[in-house]
Amino acid sequence: MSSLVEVARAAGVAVSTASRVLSGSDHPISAKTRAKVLAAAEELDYSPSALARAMVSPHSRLVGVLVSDIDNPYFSVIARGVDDAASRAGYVTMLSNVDRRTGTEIDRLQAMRDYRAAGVVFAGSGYVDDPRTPDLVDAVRRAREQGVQAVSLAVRDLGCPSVVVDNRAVAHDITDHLVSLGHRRIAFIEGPTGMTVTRHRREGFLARMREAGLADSAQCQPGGFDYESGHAATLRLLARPPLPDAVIGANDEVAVGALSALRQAGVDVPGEVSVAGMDDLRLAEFVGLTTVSLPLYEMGSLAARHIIDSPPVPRPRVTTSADAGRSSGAGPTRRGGRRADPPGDGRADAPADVSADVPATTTVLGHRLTVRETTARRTGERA
Amino acid sequence: MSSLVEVARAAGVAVSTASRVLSGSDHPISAKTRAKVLAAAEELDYSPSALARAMVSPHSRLVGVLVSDIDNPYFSVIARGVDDAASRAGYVTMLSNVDRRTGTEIDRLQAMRDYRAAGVVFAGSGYVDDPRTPDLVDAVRRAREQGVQAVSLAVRDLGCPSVVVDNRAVAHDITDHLVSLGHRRIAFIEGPTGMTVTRHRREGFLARMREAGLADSAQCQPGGFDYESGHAATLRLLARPPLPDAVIGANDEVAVGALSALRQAGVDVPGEVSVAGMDDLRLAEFVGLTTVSLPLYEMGSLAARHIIDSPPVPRPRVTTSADAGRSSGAGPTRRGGRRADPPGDGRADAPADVSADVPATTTVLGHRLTVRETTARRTGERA
DNA sequence: TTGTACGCGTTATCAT
DNA sequence: ATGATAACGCGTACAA
Repeated sequence: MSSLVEVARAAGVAVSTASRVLSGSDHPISAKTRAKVLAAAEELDYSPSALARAMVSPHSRLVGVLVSDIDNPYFSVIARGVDDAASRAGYVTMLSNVDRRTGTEIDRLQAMRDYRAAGVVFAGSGYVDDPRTPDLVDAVRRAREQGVQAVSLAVRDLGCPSVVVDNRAVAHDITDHLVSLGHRRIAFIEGPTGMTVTRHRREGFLARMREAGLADSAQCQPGGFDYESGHAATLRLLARPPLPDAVIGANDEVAVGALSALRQAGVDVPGEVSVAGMDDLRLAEFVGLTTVSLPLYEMGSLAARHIIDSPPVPRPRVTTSADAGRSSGAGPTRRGGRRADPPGDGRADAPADVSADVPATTTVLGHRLTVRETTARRTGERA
Repeated sequence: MSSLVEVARAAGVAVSTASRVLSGSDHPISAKTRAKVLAAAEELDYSPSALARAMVSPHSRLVGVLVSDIDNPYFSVIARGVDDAASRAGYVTMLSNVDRRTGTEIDRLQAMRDYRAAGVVFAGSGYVDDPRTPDLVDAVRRAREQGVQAVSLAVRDLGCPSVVVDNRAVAHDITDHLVSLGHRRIAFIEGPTGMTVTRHRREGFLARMREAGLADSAQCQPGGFDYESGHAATLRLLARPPLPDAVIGANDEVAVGALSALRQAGVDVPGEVSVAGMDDLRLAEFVGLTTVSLPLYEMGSLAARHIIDSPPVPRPRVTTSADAGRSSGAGPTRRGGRRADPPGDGRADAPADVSADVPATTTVLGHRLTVRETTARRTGERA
C-alpha cells in the first residue's frame, strides 16, 4: 500500500500536488513534477483510497442493486445491465439478495446507504397491501434526502423514479397471440400470490380473454415463479379434464414446468396443447418457447445510468476559517436543526432533496412477442 | 443525514460518548446517556458512515466477487453463496463481471482494492498459458500485502487460498457412469479452448475411457460452455455417422444444446443416444439431465467466510504526538519488519503480508453423481 | 462514566 | 505551478 502523503514525500512534492497529478485534475502541473509523482506512485504501489475520496464528495462511486435472488435469471440479467453501466462509468456494483422480503430490503438499503452509495436499484416487484411498504417508502425517502438515489424496476410507488415494462400489456400480448392461433380454452398459471406483477399479468390475460369473448373459458391456476409451481399447477390441470387448448405460464420457468408436466403425461405439445411464457430468458430459447421478450438488461443499465448521470446534490462544505470550529449553536446546526414544520408537508428545508418534490418519473420500456413454434402452434380445429 | 457530531450535540454529550453508544462498544455507558443518544440518533436519522468507519480500520466490510458473467447460473449460484455469507456477517457484496478477460480482472480487483475490500473472490477459471497471468498474480500479491484477501474458486495458482472441486474427477465420474451403463462410443464436447477447467475435464474423460480400454472410441469435439456450442458440436457429430452411444457436455448447458440438436434431428434420447452434463444447475433438473452436482453455493459461502473470519492484519496506528510525523524511515517499517527472511525469498519486509509466506491452502470440496433417466439410460445392446 | 484530541487519506481552498 | 491546511465522519487512546 501507501498513501498520498507517502507518495508526495517520496516524490518530494506537497500532497496537494500529488493529489492533482494522481486524481487527474485539470490543474496545471509541470511535466517534470508530474513524472516524479507518477514514478513515486508506481514505485510505492499507490492505491487511491476510494473511501477517503468518497468522504470528501457527496457520495461514493458505488451503485447498489437489490434483487430477490441473483440465482434467478430474471434478476441476473438486470444485475448484468446495472454492472455494465456502472463499470463503464468507473463505478463498482454492490449486490444484495433480499428474497422478496421487504424487511430485508430495508436492511440492505440501509447498509448501502451506510456506504454512501450513489444510488440503489430496486429490481424486484412488491406485494399488494404489504404492511411494511410504508417503512420502505420512508427508508427510501430518507436515503434520497441524504443523496442516495433510488430507482425501481417495478411498478411499486416507492417515491422514486422507475423504469418498467407494462406487465398487463405483456400478458395481454401473449394471450392475444394464442387466441390468434385459434386457441379458446386457455389456462393461465399465475405468479406468487400477492405480488403486484402477478396481479398485473393476470389482469392482462383476463382482459384479452374478455375482449375475445372468452371470459368463460379463461382459467386461472395459482402458481408461483418457478419450475415446480408450473409443474404442480399443470398436474392439477391434468387431473381435471378436459385439457385447455393452451397454457400460459406467469413466466418462462413456469411455462417450462408446465411443458414438462404435459409431456410427461403423454400430452403432445404443441400438437394437443400449446404452451407459452413471458420474459424470454435463455431458458426459453433452449426449449423453443413462445414468449414475450422483456428489456431486462436495458432496464438495469438505464437505471444505473440514471443514478450515475444524476448531478450529485452538492453538500455545502463548511466555510473554512473564522467561526468554523466550536460555534455550537449557529453554524452547522442549520442543516437539520431548525426543522420549522411547514403546515402539512413534513419536509421544509430537509437537506438535499432537490428532486424529492418533483413527481417521480416513470419510464415504460417496450416489449415484443417472440414466437418459437416448438411449443405453440395453430390449433387444429380452427384455422 | 446527520453525523455523529450532530447526534452528540443534540444529545448533549461528547462525540466519543455517542460513538460508544452507536457503534455497540462495550465501554460502560450510563443508561440515561445511552437513551439520550439513541433518541437523538433516531430523531436525526443518523446513518453511520461505513466509509469513515472503514478509514479507521484495516479494511472495509465489503467483500468482492469477480465472475465471468453473473447471467450464467454457474456464477450466480456462487455469487449467492458469497452474498449470503457476507450479509449474515454484516458485510456488503461487491460484484463485477469480467467476461473471462484477465485484464478486466486486474482492473476490477484494483477497483475493489480502492474500496479496501476485506477480500475478493475469484470465481472463474483461468486460461492455460495466459500471458497476463503474471500481471494478475502480481496484482493479487499487492492486494494481499495491503490486507485485501483473495480466494480462488478454481485451480489457478494465483498465490492465494482456493476452494475448488476436482474437475478431472468430475468428468471421470460422469464418464464412468455412462460406461457402466454399457456405452462404448462416447463423444465429449469440450469447454472453451484454452481454459484450465476445459483441460481438466477433458483429461478426466479421457482417463476413464483409457481405463475402460475405450481410448479408441473416445471422441472429443471442440465446444464452449453455452447452448449454441453444444448444439453446433452435435450437428457436427450428426454429420459424421455413426452416432456415438452417448454424448457428454462440458457442462449442463452444452449438454442441453446437444440434447436439442439430437432430438431435432429425430434421434431418440435416451433411446439411441444418452446425454449427460456437469454442474447440475437448475436447468439440468428441468430437462431431466444426468449430471454431476457441484457444491457451487458452498464454494461461494466458504470463500466469503474465509475472508470474513480471517483476522485482519492490524495496521499499527501512529503513536500520537511525539515523533509521529516525519520519521520517514524508521516508524512504519516495523510492520512487516522482523520477519526472519526465509532464504531465497526476495521480499524482505514487505508490509502486512503475514500470510503471504505460508503456502496457499487448497480446499477440495466433493461432488456427486446425479442420475436422471430422462436423458441417459442403459444401452440396449449391452446389459 | 464522560470528555478531548488525533489520525485515517483525500480533495478543495487559499495562499505563495 | 506549487505548497499548506481545513474539512469529511469515525474510533480510540488518554485525560479527567
